[in-house]
Amino acid sequence: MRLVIARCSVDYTGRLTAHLPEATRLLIHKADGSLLVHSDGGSYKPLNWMSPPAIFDLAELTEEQQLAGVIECWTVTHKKTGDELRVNIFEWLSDERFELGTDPGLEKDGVEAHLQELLAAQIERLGDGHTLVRREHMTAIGPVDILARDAEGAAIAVEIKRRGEIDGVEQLTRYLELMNRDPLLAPVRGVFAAQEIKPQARTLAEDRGIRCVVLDYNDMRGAESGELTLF
Amino acid sequence: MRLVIARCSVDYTGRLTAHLPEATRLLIHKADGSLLVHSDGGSYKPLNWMSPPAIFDLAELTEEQQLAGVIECWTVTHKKTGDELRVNIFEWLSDERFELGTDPGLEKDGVEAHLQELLAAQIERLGDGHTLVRREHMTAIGPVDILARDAEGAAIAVEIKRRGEIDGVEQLTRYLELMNRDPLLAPVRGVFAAQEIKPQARTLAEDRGIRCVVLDYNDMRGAESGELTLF
DNA sequence: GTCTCTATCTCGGAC
DNA sequence: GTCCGAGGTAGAGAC
Repeated sequence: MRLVIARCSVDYTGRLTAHLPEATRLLIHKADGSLLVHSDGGSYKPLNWMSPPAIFDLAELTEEQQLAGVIECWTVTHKKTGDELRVNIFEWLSDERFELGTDPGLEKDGVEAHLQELLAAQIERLGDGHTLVRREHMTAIGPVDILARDAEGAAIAVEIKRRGEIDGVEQLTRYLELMNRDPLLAPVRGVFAAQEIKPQARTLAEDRGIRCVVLDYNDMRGAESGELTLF
Repeated sequence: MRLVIARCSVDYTGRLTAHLPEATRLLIHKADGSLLVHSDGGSYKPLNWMSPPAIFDLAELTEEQQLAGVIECWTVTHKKTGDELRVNIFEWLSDERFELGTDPGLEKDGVEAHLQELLAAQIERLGDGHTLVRREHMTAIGPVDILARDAEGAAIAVEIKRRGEIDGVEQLTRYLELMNRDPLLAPVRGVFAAQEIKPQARTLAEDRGIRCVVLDYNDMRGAESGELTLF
């Protein structure tokens, strides 16, 4: 990894064209050829960048560049798409290299998958007498998060989200449409379950006869550990 | 901006919990309090991070941490959500500070807006005799990209995307449903226009009687400059 | 402020 | 490989 602090301007041509005027920035050149251009603010997204795999090269300086005060010009080209990042360096403030080695990577824990797991184990949260048929029930257009049956044995398709928005209702609607064509399954009712359901999503869901269930993640986790201590 | 290269482990607790085992990494601490943890690979997304506004603090080392070899412990806490990033430092390799100043920011050019502009100017690409009514035609649930009329004067609602996926078809479907309730406009037909249309999106669109049109961006730009040189 | 949609999205998983 | 869905999405624009 090479870390450079320099006064520079940057131009990107690829899916779009973009330009960064001359200013002092951090340039991170990674081992895989990628380049990040960061300012001292904003969030984790760089001002501009080139994704790997990319090739780094020094360009010949044109007379025009030299007159403008450019002392070095980098081109970073994406190996597949040909997208190009061009960095004009006007002044060096720092230039260092470090060997970092490969990273063991991030270990994540608990998101939508965990909600699905918890709800499958506590399916009665959908209503008394409900039973789990299976998680990830496969249909022609993809897996339904949970297939269950109510106290009367009628099929229930459950779509689980962390945040319930319109997209999720549309997704469940497509599943329901398909599943209701299956005579072995029909009639299938829909349940939209999420930690939080946006009003617009709730309106759309209820308009389509889909029941909305708000899941309390902490409560469900508590119930889980409670179950564990009971047995 | 403070740049640190250090052997460290990182823990995040917030919307999810995540852990980075001990390894050598780049830590970027920005002026707004945000922190980025980068490895020497991957794309622009850090392994882990804290968004601004955040507060940086040094934590007291527990006996356990000291025994494990931790020589410094950072806590970076989000001011609003309370999300926390905790960095355990095991070894310093570099630690430097730089003054970068504020950045003039990125100037972008040409994406979906440009496609819309071009199609509005070349509306006959939808078919002979087509005429533009207006761009960004307002409906109760949002603006339709383009409203046009065909050779017979029937209304056409156009949804434009760079990449046509299922979401876009759903969006257009909602607009069509609404517009077709307007007796002054109905019947309204839909056109889904994109530089590239995914097979699943095409299938869904055609199933709903929505016509798909693939736009050739370069060709349209060429036509535009051609028009400019003609007059 | 809220909501909505885009993104040079990135990332992971399934097929 | 391609396609699809999730994201601590972030960021911009409209209302």
